Amino acid sequence: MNLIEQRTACPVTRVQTIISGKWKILILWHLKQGTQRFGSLQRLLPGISNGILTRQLRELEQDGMLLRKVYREIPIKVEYSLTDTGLSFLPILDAMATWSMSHMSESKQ
Amino acid sequence: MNLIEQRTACPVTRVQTIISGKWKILILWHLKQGTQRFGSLQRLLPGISNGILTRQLRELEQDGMLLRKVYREIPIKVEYSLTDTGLSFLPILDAMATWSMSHMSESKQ
DNA sequence: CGGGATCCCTTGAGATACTG
DNA sequence: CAGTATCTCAAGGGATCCCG
Repeated sequence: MNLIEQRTACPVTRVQTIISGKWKILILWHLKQGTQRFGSLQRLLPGISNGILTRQLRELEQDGMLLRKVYREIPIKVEYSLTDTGLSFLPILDAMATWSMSHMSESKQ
Repeated sequence: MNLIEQRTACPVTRVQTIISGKWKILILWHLKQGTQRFGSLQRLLPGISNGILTRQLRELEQDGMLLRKVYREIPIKVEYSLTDTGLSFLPILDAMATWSMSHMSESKQ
């Protein structure tokens, strides 16, 4: 039991692991509006390739943040939506956005 | 004006840029307790090398999250503390920790 | 349409040795 | 004590092609 937790000992580190990935936060942000299809997500993310988008979605799914629903039609349709866990993370995203806009004056260079 | 913002168009992306880095969130988390010296931070972070710690601290400083104060003594002493911007980010860290602990049941494998 | 597979290439982490 | 400089290495991003 204590061996399992050693990888993710610190709660805050666990979050960092989940959202680490160039597009993940942005993906969650866009799913805030509701269900999105693969193609629509790709259109919302400027310049992401399908391979990368697939990987980030899979990882978010494995971390329990979103749900993948496949419609076996021709052509195929796949919808992504937030799970309850993902939904409960939204306030944090909102807080991030609010915080960020209050500190736009800072610059990295 | 609009050209400047294009790099960090989305507020949430800006946050992602700032906290991207294996140790950054953890560093902020430990500075929550108050001022820390370089060595004490290194001791708080299990297995980080001095080179990495230096780089993450420098980036956080450039992003306006923390303050670096040098005491020109022998031997030298350097103290790190959160800026107002960094302090205002703490509630988000707390929210992350709380959220994380409410969803410990999810696993990545 | 929504991927999977593959390859390349950049980024960043980590180790080690050295310095004011 | 708190770095700097340099190197190596693994991970992750990105492009392209192909497929059910």
